[in-house]
Amino acid sequence: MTQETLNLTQTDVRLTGRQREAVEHGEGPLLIVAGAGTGKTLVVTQRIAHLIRSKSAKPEEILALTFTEKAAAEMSERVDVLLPYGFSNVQISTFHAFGDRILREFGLELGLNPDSPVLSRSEQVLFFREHLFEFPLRRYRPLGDPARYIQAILSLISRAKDEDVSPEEYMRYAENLREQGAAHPEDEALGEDVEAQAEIAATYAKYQELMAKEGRLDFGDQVFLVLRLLRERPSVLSKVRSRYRFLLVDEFQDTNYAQFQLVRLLGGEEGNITVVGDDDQSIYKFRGAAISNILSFMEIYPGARQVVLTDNYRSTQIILDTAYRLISHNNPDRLEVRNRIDKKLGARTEGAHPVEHLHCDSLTTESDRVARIIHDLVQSKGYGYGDIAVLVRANNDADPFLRAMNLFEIPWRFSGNRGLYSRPEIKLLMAFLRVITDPDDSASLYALAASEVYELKSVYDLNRCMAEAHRRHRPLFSVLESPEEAGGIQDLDPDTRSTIPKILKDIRAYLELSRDNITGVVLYQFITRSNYLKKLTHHETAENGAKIRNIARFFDVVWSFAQVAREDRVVHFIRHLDLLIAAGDDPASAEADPGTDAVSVMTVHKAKGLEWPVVFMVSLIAQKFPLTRRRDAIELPDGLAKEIVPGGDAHLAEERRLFYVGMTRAKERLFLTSAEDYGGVRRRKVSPFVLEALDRPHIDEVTVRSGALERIHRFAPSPDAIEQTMAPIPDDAVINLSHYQIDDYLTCPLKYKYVHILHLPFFHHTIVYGKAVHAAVETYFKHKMGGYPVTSDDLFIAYRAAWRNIGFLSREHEERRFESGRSAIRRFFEREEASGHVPRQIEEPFSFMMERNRIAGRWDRVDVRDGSVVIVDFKTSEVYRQEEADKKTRESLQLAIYAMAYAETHGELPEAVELHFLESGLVGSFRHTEKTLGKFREKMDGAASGIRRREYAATPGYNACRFCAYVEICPSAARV
DNA sequence: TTATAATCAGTTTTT
DNA sequence: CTGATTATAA
Repeated sequence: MTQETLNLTQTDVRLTGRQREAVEHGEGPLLIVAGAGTGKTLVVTQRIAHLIRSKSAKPEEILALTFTEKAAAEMSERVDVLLPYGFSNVQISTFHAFGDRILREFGLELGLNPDSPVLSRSEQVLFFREHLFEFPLRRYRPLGDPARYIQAILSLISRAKDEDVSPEEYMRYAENLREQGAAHPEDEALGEDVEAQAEIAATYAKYQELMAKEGRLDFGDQVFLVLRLLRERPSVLSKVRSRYRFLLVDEFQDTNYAQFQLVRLLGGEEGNITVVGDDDQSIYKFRGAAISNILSFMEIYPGARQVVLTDNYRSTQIILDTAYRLISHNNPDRLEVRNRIDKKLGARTEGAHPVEHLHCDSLTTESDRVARIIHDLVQSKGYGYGDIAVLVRANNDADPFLRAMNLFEIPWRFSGNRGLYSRPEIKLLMAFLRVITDPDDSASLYALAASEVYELKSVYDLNRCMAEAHRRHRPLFSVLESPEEAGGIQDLDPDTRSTIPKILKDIRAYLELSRDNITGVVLYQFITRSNYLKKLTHHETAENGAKIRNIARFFDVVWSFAQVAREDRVVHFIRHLDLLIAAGDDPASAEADPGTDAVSVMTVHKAKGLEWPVVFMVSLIAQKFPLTRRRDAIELPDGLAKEIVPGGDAHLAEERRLFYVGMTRAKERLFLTSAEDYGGVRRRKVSPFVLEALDRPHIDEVTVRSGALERIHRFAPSPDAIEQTMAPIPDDAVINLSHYQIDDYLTCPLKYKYVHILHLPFFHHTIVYGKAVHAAVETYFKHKMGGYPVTSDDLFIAYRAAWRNIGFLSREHEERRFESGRSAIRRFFEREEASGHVPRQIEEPFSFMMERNRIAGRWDRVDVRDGSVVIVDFKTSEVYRQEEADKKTRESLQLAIYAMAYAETHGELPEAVELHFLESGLVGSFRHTEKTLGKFREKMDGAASGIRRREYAATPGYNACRFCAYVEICPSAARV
């Protein structure tokens, strides 16, 4: 190296020997193992600057790849500071942005449209849903819920692309499997798998075909298709390769298999590839991160130089030692063991606060104590709120801590990952767009008129108009047009009298505008002409800042619709938005201004790369951290995954790394907290990671208890639970109950109210289908019982007559469902004809008393077989396994009631109860005894007394809400 | 010691 | 509803 270049490499920061070695490394592959807090970003940016200053490379010959936009922007900024003006054309981008650029430049070589929009996950779901019946699907498209596996299939396709598995490769795998299956016909599980994999493989191929045909890309394509392009077009490869002399990859432990393949392809055999990472911080397995990339880098590039950074500039030695003790439990699948290096971090900062563990009696105590400590740290230890973070494992765990901080008036900032659509400013924009779509949508018009845009001084008159509209069954719009004459509303407030015409005038103007303007334009005109945007920008509060950023995010949604829409008009957008929301779309809402002094609350994943003087890791109990593993609904077969997963419990090891990431965020003080009681019946155990970190064999003594008063307050009833609108039904009054009522009440009392008290109409395709098939079955038995001849055509006629075109996903869905019903009926007919059984009773009504409850219903069919009574009910739900059929029969409240009714009216229990599943022909059977019925009686008693007390408090739950027809209107619906 | 019932929680995130 | 874990009855 000449004197001149040496001068050029001088930097204004002091680098350690190892850091300098990494920065000044010349040509050839380089692995920088950079532990937490060792100045990883510093080294990467200095290295880029060095390469340019030493004239090893021109700026445009350097390509630096990161995983996130945020990381790319940060790196870019820091490089800019190091280099003089005019040197900032270093390419620093995310893998996806880089891939996107290559595809737009050379995509035509693969027949890709360079303008292809990239679909978000929810847009993918919509795309798939639109083409649902074009895919060669069977088991993964059950007609009772055809959209059920869409998410799972898309996840699988995304995983396949991460692993660089093409549709062709998947097809070959499925064919091989089929041959194996043919060789072992006795292996039933294999046989199942053969069918499933063939279906998936063909669907993957079809998906790629349809996406290409319609000119759509997904995120996986931005790497996967680039790989294909570079492999199939050597001319493109050499062109792209010659552009970049030096490649740098940040957070290398989080790259997936395909991304590493891309880097290898670009870098060539002994390329100038610098990768920076820390195997102990690999926490993104679920999105394809292949820890084997970093673990085997030295094997792939045997000549590579390895630099290990262990000087830690962040944390105290106590914190580092505690974290090291934890992560050592991941041996031997760590670089430290594999590459025989020393990764033990050494602190460069002073400090002696021990790592504290607080084990509380309950979650309330835990969150309360955390808030109390934060309060003290700020009041008397000189910390600011912004110096403190509370880290959780899952977003849901944050809630109690936010509440506790509210009680102590501690400002906080929660970085969740959803919630945009429930923000008031976004609801307002949606209400506006809905009014444009349908001016008679009174609820939306009300929301718009009452919103902060129109600044109505009082909603008194507006509410009167709304009530009037309700009374007369007229839309609010028409009442507002002439409230005094037609509406009969007197004494309007002058303010209202002048504002309402303005609102209506605006709506008419925007309606006109929406005729030939795209959604974005209409929406933009609304927020500017109404001065809403100006109002938000003029009062510079943190809240208004967040609102503006949220509105900007909503415009992103509008914009991506413009990309994919055949015609972008407000009416179409609203429909699209509704479908997106139904597909689970809900982008993150903007965080409060990062500059404000507030405690940061976020998941450990989000905290990666950040640091605070004080860190709390909370709710550290077994089953929460480590979280129990949940498998993908459809997994990529091991035979196709290319990542070599290290032995041992890979899931546990990843959770341990996550815990390690959390601990190493702390600079001065680290608190680990847990509790025994999280609301369930069981006592919870302290997370094994806490024991590993603190090197304790067990922790069972609770160190923090709450005061008596707090414990009492915990049992205060929630305001919802005690709200009652009507007097309870007296105990001695008789009420009628059907099994539907009891079932619905047990599912959710509010659902019961909607169905049986308010009689809200409800349509679902499974109901249509069930009723139509039942009609056919009934026709058959009526004929048989009456001794009349009956043909399958008679059944079809009854079936068709009972069919309604309601609630199907598409015309195709309806047609297929109709056909599947016909064949189920045909099979039913053949089975029954062959059996020769004639039932003793059909549709026989019954009733009996349980206390003062009259339970009534009718038996579908009662058989007498060899002198024994069997009660039968027919089901159209899709059940294909005998054990499942038996389980459903055993657990059916309906059949339990039938058995009780039989015992009450005939003095003895039936020999058996049966469920006949018409789709598969399976029959589930169960014999009830007094004991088995006892449990059902308890449940029925509970439901009956709730119904008597008129308690309709909702019991939202994962499944109760998922299959409830009223989720849209239900105020208590759980997020699904 | 092993089968069955009861209980609980339903991710994590980016492109 | 489902899968996993833990408590219990046999």
